[in-house]
Amino acid sequence: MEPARPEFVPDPALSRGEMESLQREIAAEATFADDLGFDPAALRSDPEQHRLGEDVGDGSDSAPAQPLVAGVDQAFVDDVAVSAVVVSRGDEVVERVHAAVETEIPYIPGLLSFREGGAILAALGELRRTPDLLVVDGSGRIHFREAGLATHVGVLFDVPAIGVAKSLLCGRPRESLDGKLSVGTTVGIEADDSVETATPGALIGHAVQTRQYDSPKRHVNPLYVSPGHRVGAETVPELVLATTAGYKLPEPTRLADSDADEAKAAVRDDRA
DNA sequence: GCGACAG
DNA sequence: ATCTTGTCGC
Repeated sequence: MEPARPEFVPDPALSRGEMESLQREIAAEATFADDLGFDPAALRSDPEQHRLGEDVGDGSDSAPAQPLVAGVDQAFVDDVAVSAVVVSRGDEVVERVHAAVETEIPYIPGLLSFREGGAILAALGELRRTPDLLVVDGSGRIHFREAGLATHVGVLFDVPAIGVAKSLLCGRPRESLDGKLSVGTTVGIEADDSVETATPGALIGHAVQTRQYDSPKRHVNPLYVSPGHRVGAETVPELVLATTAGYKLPEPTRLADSDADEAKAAVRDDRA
């Protein structure tokens, strides 16, 4: 897979101000509305769900083809970033690639793309199939300039993408997230003053409870999900819940996470 | 000046 | 993200 918009390749040599203006351009090119090439319901791996769906219209009773979903995640060994991408169709993994690239800049909140982008670009460049959806670790529209990692990667390759983060970068929950939320609960995240490119109050993402404990003592924190590209904020929660299978993180992310860890160990050995 | 801040 | 043993709870 090659970038559809080479001009948006994240260059870590840019000045901070140049990185920020590139992000504003990317946000302006991003589509924060549904333009997926598939029906979100087709993500459900359970075949029962398909038969309950509406008629495909071709006279057959077959389920719609399941979309190719790619999980993208990174691991680090000193200043080397290892990016892993795992592509699946339903429960079947159809392709896995990874790449290790030296990082050029430190972690700076809001500029993650410029630190991890090189490795991600290298890994996606090895992919021979084009995913229908990219599940990226980190934020998308929930970002100071609405151009988080998921947005940057999605627009760069012009592929639908969503961002899945374990903590909130910016924005404000519309309802309290304190206490114990049950699985399936979603709470809107709206833009606050820190989101400089959005109208305050605009919906930029959601907190989604993908897992919870039964006991009243301990509780699991929600995930913070947002549109990357070609997906509306209202649709992201169902995409995340549909790809989650009993764990807090979506399955695509868990697969990529585990591959990144393996590749990291190999990189560590090569350097030792 | 102070606080907040994905991975 | 990463460094890490034990430990609490299902």
